[in-house]
Amino acid sequence: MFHFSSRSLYALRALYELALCEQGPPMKIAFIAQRQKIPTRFLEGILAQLKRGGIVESRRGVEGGYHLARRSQYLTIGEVLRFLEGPVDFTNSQKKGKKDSISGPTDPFNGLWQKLEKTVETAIDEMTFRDLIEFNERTGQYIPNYII
Amino acid sequence: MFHFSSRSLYALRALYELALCEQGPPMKIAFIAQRQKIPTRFLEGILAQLKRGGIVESRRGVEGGYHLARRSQYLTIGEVLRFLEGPVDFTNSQKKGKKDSISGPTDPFNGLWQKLEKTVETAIDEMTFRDLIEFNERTGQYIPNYII
DNA sequence: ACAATCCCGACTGGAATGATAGGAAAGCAT
DNA sequence: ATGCTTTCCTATCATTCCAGTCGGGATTGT
Repeated sequence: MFHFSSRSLYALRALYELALCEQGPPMKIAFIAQRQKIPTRFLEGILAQLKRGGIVESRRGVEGGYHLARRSQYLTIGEVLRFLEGPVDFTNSQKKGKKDSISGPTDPFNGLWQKLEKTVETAIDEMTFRDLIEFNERTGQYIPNYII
Repeated sequence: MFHFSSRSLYALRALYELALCEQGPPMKIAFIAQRQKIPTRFLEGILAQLKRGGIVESRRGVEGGYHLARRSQYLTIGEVLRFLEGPVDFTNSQKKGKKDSISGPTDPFNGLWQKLEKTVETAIDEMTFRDLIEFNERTGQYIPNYII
């Protein structure tokens, strides 16, 4: 229940990688893909999408690559997830057709869904990539191991 | 993001309907389907599944129908959702193949996922169908309109 | 010119989803 | 027993989504 798509999970990890080296030169797709074990061509498409969403920027050519469009303390997990997966919504409203969803205003579960939505949104919106890096540095759960 | 399947939403609403009349005679599929605007044959399958999960019981024949297997104050939303949609899990572990999921123990997002999982689980596990009925009676958001 | 790198759109195989259909089995009345 | 009602089981189907691949085009620095 509640699974994210691989696409979103890959995107978050790629952005984390970019955040780790945000003051360095642009980072190449192939490099990110190798470090995070993401299929290269798949990651290409994901990063292109993130670029269209204004989350990353890129340069082409021999010294090209990707970098964050903003600094990591201003980029939240929630913003990325919302961009990739649409708004938080536990009911079944379809993405395209704005027709009536299964649950309407008289749905007895509306209160519960709204409470859940708010809880989750708060959690993912107050967590920035910088927070994540700091947290993992402190707990040592994730070792960057960068030799540059 | 986080949509439930129609199946689960239908199931919850059907159970809500059963809970509203839990002291009455068994309720027929066709009746529930009509009240909650659920395709009848689809609801058949859903209720059969809920029966196999020990959530409802049934009787066949002319006075047959469904009723809750337990009283509504002992049936939580969480139990139903977990039965239909599997355990709460924000990472991408596949249901069948227990192979390695995309995120491992060194995933920098593990802490966030675990926090979210716990929050959501708590919310859906402490809400029973009786709670729902009482809440909706108080706020008047949902009018049963039963004429029996 | 050339090589590195990002960029774009099409495509595919598999799985999940949202149903629908035929008929079997069970319960009850007569 | 017969027949009616209702649940129960299995199969099928169309559509959509998902993960991943592919070929080739556009940019950039040297």
